[in-house]
Amino acid sequence: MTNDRKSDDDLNGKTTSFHVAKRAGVSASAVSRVFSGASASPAMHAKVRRAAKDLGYRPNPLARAMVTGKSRMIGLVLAYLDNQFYPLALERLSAVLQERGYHILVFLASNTEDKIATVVQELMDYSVDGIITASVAMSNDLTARCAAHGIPVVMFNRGQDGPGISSVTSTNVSGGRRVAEFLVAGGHRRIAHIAGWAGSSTGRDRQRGLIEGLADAGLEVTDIIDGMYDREVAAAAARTLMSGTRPPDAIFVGNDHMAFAVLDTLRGMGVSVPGDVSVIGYDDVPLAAWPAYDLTTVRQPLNRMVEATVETMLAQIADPSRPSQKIEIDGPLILRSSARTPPDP
Amino acid sequence: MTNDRKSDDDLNGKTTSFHVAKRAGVSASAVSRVFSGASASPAMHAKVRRAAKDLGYRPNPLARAMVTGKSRMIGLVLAYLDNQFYPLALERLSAVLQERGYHILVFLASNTEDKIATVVQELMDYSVDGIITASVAMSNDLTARCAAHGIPVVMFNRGQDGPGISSVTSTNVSGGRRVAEFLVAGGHRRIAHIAGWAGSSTGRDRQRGLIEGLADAGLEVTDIIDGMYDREVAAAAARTLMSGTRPPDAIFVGNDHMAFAVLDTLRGMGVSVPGDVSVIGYDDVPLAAWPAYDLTTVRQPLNRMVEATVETMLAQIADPSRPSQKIEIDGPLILRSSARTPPDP
DNA sequence: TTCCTATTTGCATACGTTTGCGAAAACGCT
DNA sequence: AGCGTTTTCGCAAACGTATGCAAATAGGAA
Repeated sequence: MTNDRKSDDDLNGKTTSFHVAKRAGVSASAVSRVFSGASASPAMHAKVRRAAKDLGYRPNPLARAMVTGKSRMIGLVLAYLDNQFYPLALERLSAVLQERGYHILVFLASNTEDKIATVVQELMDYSVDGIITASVAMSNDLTARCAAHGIPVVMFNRGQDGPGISSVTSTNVSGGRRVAEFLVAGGHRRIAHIAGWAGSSTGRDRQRGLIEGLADAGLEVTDIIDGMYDREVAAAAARTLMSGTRPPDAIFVGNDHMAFAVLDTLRGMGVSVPGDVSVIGYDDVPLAAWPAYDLTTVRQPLNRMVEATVETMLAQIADPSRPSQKIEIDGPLILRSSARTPPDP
Repeated sequence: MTNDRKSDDDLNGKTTSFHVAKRAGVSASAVSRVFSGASASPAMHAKVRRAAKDLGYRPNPLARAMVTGKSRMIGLVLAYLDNQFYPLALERLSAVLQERGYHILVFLASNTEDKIATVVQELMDYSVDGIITASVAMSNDLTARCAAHGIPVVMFNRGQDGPGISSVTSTNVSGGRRVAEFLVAGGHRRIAHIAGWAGSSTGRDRQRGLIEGLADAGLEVTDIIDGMYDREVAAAAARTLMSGTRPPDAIFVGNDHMAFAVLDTLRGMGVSVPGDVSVIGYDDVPLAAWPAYDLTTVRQPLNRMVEATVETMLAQIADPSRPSQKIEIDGPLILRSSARTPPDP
């Protein structure tokens, strides 16, 4: 046995397929074939794997990417991470992609058109096999460019009107409806909305659902303020709402992250929740379940959303001619103590 | 002008240096030199840049990496993201590295030795230029392997005893001391500690600082329980502490993430904070400043830590012979309402 | 002008794989 | 044993860039 010695000639740690080829007494193509899963005789397999193990050989993914055009990297672009929902999404995405043999090239980009364009361009430079965007909008020009390069894009937690781009969201409009019905059933009559950013499909859909749901009950939203998915903006909105002449008896907030700010603000003003006003959020991030907030909220089924995202991504990579699809996943309303509950029927 | 037409011959979007070379009437080496910053005449620069712009050419980083050995990618391995500190760190790291022209390949890996080894190996396969680990420990064998491949490693928010590996942390032991002094000055006498995971240098250092600081005042920690950086474990620890025969009048918690759980638990038990017991955390994540918690805590200066991390990383990439360094950055104690404040002198 | 030096540029090769093609070998069948 | 068919495997050419080397050109001093 000589394989306890580090190797015969591995200067500076780089072992190529040629080294293992020479050692196994075969050609470099042979070792390529056994490592890329192409056909090779059992004997060949044995020889090559043996030599490779002895030398500590691992194929170079970059070189592989050069010739195959597939890098096994997925570009992930995120707008922000202060909303707990996104770190968790990243965590899940990473886990799922990793077990499928993909790696993540991550970019944070503020949600402006040119920033996004720059970032996407850089991702294409690295010839990623696909791009997942979380909560960022893409211009049609940009999606077209990706399509031209044959790079599939799927948007996570954001929809897009144009065709040719896949998206995975929760059922935001029916979620909004559900909130409306729940609040109405709870006896609320003056229902206000601190909306998610109007530039986001998610925000618009939730708002639409709320409006439609209230309309079905013959009600109208008393106030709508765009909270921009921002803590400070949402807090200011809450103050504005509560200092009006006829404050609301319920506030539906566009996501949990803003809802926490609203709760903090209301408590600071001495208004009782849910005594004076009920508060409902959207997402059901872990923080919503912590006793300090105990927020009633619509759950976005993160795991299933992530799995759907990865599934469509990989399907589209495998078959580029596959049409894009918009997937919506349903999530329940989670009852906690921040909103008055309807009496049992 | 013909450059409004997409190009003469760019089938499927891939434009190589040959294409722009041909159009500019020069050699491919020339366009390489222009784009890699090597010397070239002004005339050459003009011709090449013009042709490149017309064709929408961008150099292929993977091909470039193949020959130069530098991929301009940094591997980032994280243990978890539920502690708000790490998403923020990721956000800053991404921003700083991006503006230096680096891209990050991110891995989430539970903090077990073999997981980490796998992940690091995969990073080396992609020939990243360096690896940043946040809150994960690396075996000496592993760091040795990185060194053998000439890949610098810097640990973020975690130290390592062995030589040859850089780390950036805050001044954890003096942070622990500061907490001790503050609590003692505030008249606390029975001080307990829910420690960070004993397997982490950060946790051990903070604990040591606390113990030393109390010793200087002639006191001893009444209880030490390892909170494992976990919410549930910390909550259980808090319950245990408070249901003893002589409960503490102050608890120093190993990080904010656990401190929130402790606060939730104490409130649930009806104990008054800071009336009955003071609580102090570590990190000063944004959540600590939210009214729902308003936690007194030691700030870890995230921005400066990130900058130091990137600085050492890039320095080590530029000069591989550079010795590793352990950097500690000081952070203040942030006074809020979760701990009794000493009377003004 | 002439000679020497400094700069510019093209040619060829290298980086570590994959893959089409053809030769050789193995196999199945009569 | 002989023939046709399949499988195995090596050779060589890609993939898109960087770079040492040599040829060509430009620039300067006498």
